[in-house]
Amino acid sequence: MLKEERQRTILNEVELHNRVLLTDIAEKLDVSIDTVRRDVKELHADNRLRKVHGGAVSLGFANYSPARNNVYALAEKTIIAQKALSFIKDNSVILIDGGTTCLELARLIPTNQKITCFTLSLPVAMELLNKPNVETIFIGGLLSKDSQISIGANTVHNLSGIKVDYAFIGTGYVDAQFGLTEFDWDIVQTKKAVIKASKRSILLSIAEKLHSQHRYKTCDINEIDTLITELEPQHELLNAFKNQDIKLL
Amino acid sequence: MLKEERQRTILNEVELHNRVLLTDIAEKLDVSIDTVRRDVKELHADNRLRKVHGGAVSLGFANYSPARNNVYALAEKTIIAQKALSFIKDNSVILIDGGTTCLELARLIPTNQKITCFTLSLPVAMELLNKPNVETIFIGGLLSKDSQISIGANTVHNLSGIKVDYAFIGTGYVDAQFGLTEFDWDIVQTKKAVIKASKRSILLSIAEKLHSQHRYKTCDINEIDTLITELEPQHELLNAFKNQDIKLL
DNA sequence: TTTTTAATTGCTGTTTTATGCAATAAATAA
DNA sequence: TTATTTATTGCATAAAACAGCAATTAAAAA
Repeated sequence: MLKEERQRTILNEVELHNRVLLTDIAEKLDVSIDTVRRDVKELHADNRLRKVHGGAVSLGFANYSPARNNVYALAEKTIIAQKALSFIKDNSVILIDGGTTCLELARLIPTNQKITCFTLSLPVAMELLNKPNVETIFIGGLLSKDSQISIGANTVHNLSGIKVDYAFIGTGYVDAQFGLTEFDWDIVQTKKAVIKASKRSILLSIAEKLHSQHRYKTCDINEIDTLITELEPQHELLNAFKNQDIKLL
Repeated sequence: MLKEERQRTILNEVELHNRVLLTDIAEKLDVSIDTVRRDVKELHADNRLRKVHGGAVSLGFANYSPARNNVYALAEKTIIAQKALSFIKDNSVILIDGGTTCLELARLIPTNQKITCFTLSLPVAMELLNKPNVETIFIGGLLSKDSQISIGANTVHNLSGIKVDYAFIGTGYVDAQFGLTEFDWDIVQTKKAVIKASKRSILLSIAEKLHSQHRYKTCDINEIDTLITELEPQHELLNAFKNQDIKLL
């Protein structure tokens, strides 16, 4: 049997069942496990499948990594996400909210970082699946088409049984006096539950959003532990927050 | 024997069987292995076949384009998904499982279809967000990196409170006698819960998967209401299922 | 036609590749 | 933790590829 035939068979099995055991293949093709291992290694190198401990899995579905070429103020958001990373230690349990800034944070989590991460954002969850050492738990519920996060009573209920070390959240609007506000009632309910489900909440927000407000209130500023913007903490745009009970980073 | 003739024979063999061994050809044509090797080398240079260690394969054999939509057997899966659509009526409540076939079903749901759809698959959920008239509820839980679906105790628990009209499910392996089986224990637990959470379960599976089995059992064939493959229901490959308590489509 | 030239083929020895085996290391499960 | 799988590494063997050489055959020229 030619190597090509063997590899074709392996690929076929992988495509068909999404996952195969090296031992199964070896038996089926009647070759040594070493040979199968070497074949799988090659196919992996050629990006035709993904090698995992004990077997191989298909590359799977369209790599759903959301396109970020049209993210508004991406540079600022990357700075923010970078700062936020300093809070994340191995073995910590965190929650990541939806929104492009939070998505950027998820993207920047190092591949060797070993954490447990809750999220209610579909794009964030997709991103986290690429991190081999992140255990991801999705908070289910009704999905909002606009924001691509779980909302509604069920989501709130699911959050009620959780207490994470840090919740990294975004907000539609933030103001030193009026606190965090949103356009959408359902979103507010969800964010309230997120804040309640965490020991400390870290707010990620670009400076442009400071001093803005909307109709429904999520919480007061002092319920947030740390505010991270792309600015230096002593920047004058942050003056209104300096005499508040909130850390700046 | 002329060189021309010999090379024509080699090409014929390759076209016919997709592959040849140099030794076989040498014996068949009664020439030395070196001659065959040189012939194959030429044909390879002329792009008439692909030379590999020990033989040659047809150009179509190993031909894969990385740009190609890399869903295996997409055509078959589309046929299946199309058939499955006939079960979906306005105002019905359904559940869509993970896997590429189910993802295809989600993709094909008409934009004007008004339904409530549960899912535990991240890609399916992403797809459903594009459907303006589909209310999507994600069943949360620990996310499996391989299969991109929720698994684990929490998922099973979340499913326990649901009873949908139809669950469209996939499976790793299916056999008329052994029923639905999987490679992965966690997946089995989840699928069991899915089946229990539905009045009727519709199994979507390409014919290639029929008559295959693996280590952990999800359920017997008769627990499935309808089996949809890309084949006509009376196709002989489905014979083993015809005297079972299951509908074919 | 014969002679010359070029191409083809098979053979030899050498190098490379493929495969399996065994010992050790790493990862996972109990 | 310990026990069990799975990976990795180095090595041995066999098969295959390659290069050069010589014999043969086909083609071209005289």
